[in-house]
Amino acid sequence: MTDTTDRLEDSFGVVRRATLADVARDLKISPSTVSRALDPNRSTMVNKATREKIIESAERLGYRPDIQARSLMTGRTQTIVVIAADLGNRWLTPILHGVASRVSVEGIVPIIAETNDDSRVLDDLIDHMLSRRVDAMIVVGARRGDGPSIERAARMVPMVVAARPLQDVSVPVVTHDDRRGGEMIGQHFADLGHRVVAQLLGPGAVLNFPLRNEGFTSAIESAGLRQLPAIDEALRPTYDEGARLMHRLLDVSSDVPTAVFAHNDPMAIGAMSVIRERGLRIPEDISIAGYNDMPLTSLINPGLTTVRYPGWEVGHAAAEVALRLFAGEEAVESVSLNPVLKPRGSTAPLP
Amino acid sequence: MTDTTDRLEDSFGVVRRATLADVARDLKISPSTVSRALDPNRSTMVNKATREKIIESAERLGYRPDIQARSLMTGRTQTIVVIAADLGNRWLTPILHGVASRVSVEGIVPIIAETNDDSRVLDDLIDHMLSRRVDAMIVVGARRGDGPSIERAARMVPMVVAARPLQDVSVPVVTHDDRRGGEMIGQHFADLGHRVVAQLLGPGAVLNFPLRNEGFTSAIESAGLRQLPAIDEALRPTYDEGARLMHRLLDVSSDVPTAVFAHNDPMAIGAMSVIRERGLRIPEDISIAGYNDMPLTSLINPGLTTVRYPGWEVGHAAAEVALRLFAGEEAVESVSLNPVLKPRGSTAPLP
DNA sequence: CTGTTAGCGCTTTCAC
DNA sequence: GTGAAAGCGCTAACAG
Repeated sequence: MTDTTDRLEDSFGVVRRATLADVARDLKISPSTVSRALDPNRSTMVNKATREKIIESAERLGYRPDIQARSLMTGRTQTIVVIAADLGNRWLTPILHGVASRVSVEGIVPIIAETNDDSRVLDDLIDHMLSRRVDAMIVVGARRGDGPSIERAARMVPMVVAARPLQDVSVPVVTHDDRRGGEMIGQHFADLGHRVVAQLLGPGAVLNFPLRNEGFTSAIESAGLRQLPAIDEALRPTYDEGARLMHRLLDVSSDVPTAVFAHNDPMAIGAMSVIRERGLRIPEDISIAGYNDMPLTSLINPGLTTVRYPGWEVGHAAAEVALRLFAGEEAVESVSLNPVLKPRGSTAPLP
Repeated sequence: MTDTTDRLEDSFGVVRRATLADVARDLKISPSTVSRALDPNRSTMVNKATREKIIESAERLGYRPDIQARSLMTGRTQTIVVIAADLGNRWLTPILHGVASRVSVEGIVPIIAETNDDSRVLDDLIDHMLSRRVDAMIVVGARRGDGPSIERAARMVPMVVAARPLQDVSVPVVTHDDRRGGEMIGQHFADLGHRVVAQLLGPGAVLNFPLRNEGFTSAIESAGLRQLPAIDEALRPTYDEGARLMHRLLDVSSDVPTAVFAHNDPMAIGAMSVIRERGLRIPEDISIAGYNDMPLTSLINPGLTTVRYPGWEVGHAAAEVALRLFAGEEAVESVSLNPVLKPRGSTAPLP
């Protein structure tokens, strides 16, 4: 932004934005020519000399194209919306960055909205974004039961479900394989020689968690270990809820498990603090594993065994899928990325 | 969203969105009447019976107003952009929620953009948002030197600087009093009887940190304590940098301070881990204080003494200021909110 | 209370 | 190569 512009000021010093017509008038040529000269795709259609005059004039007047007006004509708004559940969740950041890195090269801006994990808010948001004529929507905060709303919207605008999976839905889903991740933790416990294990379940309405449960349980069963029944599930996948469930687990069971799988990292960290409070040691008395591989997990002591969640890649892939749909591709396929086990100090062999 | 709509499908089953004209044609009335009936502010101007017919038809056809087209006429886009430095910073979340809670009642959607703490990115972003004709911008990620860009943009659209202060700038600034917060920590150390103190400085280009430094230093001086000179400042206000500076402090100084003020909470937590690594105890050997009162700080052991940063309130107030400017109010004033000291276990009297 | 006309700022035929 | 005219979907001003 230079400041050597002839601004179109009104009597109050407030600036009226220069339009195409202003530039055209300045040069006594037609708006169409200005439009062509300033569009990278069509600028070759106009004489080099006039094009240069136009660029000079546009700069001098501080002309900025009006994206809104353009989109009225072209039908594209250069906007993609990402609908998340909770902006405070750090899990979201890499996903957002992945989306942004893919769409920004197309001159598209991701706009971010938040549902607070409320399906009605999701409905309202979808409605609103339909009104804004966004080019596509990526739902990273879907809950069980949100399928129909999303499918309905998909008839008007490209929709992608990402990060949190949804089953039996006709729109493309970009996730990672939570089932396989759960299996990996179960297998890891078995490899370490544990015999009695337990889970701290995340909320069932967020489908990642039931899948982790399934995978874990199947690995445990096929290895012949014993799993203590889950008493309750977390209301939200947070530190506090992890602590609450861990308390209950230690209160209720007559057996104490030697290895515990918490469905995500914050829950695991909450559980760790409870384990210590109760005078037990990690990993000597209880091994514990989380899920996601958040930045924190390598810093705490001992380091938390977890599964890396490829957030950036999920975001990037979801954006790619959204762009393909917008470009009119028909059968765009779902994507499932692979989990990677990150063994650290919080899990150890049974002595 | 109901699904009992007569959709306007083309031969491929793709849905064309219904427009005002479609509804008008359906009812054989004029588009203006439809427009009026559907606008809450003007719906009283139209006959109750026709209004009801219009609403019914609009619903049946699945009509959604086109916000873009409307804004071309009204000049307002119902959009406010929040420009942040780093979406991964949890400090941001309450600020964003504060903004959203204020603007959403006006039907305005906040768009969130990220600069990665790069002033050139800020420039580009401002430029782009000017093209989108957003109603106002709130810059929460400003760095020293960003003033001129922001002031230039302020001639075209309401601009507010929030959270991170900027000095000598002609746009309203909504912050909290970092100077006073620094003073509080200094005073707290003095009250506890410490004699030799030190700081871990945050990056100087983010003006909150120099202000915290000023406040702290002035309190230390007027209480007659000795402050060890700072060797270096953090490149970014993070855990890692806090750890690095703490290492250097313990390496370089022949004196060991008995109380350390880290310029934010992540830096303080990084420093704590280093202090322990070196075999020193908190708070018996070294007291430590942070800044911001992030969710984590009450969970670690011992709890971190810190200053509460009123993020939600700052966001809310910044949005209020932005809306006032947009409404045409002239001299909207800057706002400065008060810090609150949160003493916890990480600081203690000198034995 | 309702319809007609005009136009927001841009792109897109279609002539020349 | 360039210009004139039309129109995207909506609201605003003015008649009636």
